[in-house]
Amino acid sequence: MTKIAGLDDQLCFALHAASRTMTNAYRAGLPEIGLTYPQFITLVALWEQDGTTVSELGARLHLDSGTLSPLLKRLAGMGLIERRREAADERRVSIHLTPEGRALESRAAAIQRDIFQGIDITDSEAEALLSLAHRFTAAAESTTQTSR
Amino acid sequence: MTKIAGLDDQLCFALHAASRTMTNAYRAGLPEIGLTYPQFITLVALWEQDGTTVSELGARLHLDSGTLSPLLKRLAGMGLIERRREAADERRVSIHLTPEGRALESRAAAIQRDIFQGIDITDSEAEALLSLAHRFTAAAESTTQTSR
DNA sequence: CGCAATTGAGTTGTGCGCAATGTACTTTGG
DNA sequence: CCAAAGTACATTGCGCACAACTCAATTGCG
Repeated sequence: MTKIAGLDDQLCFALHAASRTMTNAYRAGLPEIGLTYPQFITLVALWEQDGTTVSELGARLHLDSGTLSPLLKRLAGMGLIERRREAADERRVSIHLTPEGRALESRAAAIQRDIFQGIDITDSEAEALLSLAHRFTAAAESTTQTSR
Repeated sequence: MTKIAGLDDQLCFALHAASRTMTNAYRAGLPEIGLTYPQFITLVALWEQDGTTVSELGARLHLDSGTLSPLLKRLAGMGLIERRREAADERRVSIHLTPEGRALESRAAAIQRDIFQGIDITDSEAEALLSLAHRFTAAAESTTQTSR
């Protein structure tokens, strides 16, 4: 057989579509606080752990400097974070939340709650999806001989 | 509570990461046939049903003309598809596979098989993930009052 | 010590994704 | 029959994602 399965049977397509639909759902609330989805998720990482370097942040978000540098520049421009060149190793830049950036967490949490309340999915379904998505990511990443 | 859950607990982040990791996995094989992942998935839709209009294709892929127009232009430039202005309604453009585009299906199928063989995930896990991803997409889409 | 290799961040170029807008064509209502 | 409304596609602008590259700082090895 040399045929390819139809669109709906493609796992890759389903993941792609789910991800974009989700980004779309966030687009309903995040603009209120002036954020895009990737900016939001970057702040989530910082709310969890502040003061990390760009590359450390990139490792957690699975993003490289080519994506993060301009994104962080925009967040700094909004006054939500600060970029500090480190004294010990001047190649490194550490990222620090400003008071404004820290203050955004509660508003973002409220927006996120609203978004998920609107989605008709059970807790157990969400949990299963979360753990399977992690499984898939881990499995797919281990095959790709990541060079970074 | 005004805090936001950690990165690993974010369903949204897990979906985002899974989708990008998967795109990355395809990046290992698709360049052989000169395609990006969205171009590949567009061809999958055409292999499934040829001769549709741009908007019909967009509905199936959940993409709008702003994304599809340049993408289709690139595919046409590679000689894989043809764009025909319809006689009956000249606003419409129908998309048709060329023999070269049709011939690509078997090669693409082989590449896809290789990619999935490298991913250590069971059939039942893949099926569960597929169906949950569909569930999520449907649930999240129904809340967003989509105007298109 | 001195210089080559490595590392951390940034820049550039290409393509995707989407909102907003533009343009040509078709349908509808008077 | 013609003007207004609606439709199908294209274009523009912005941000994300990633590869490839540059540059400066640091590390390591002779």
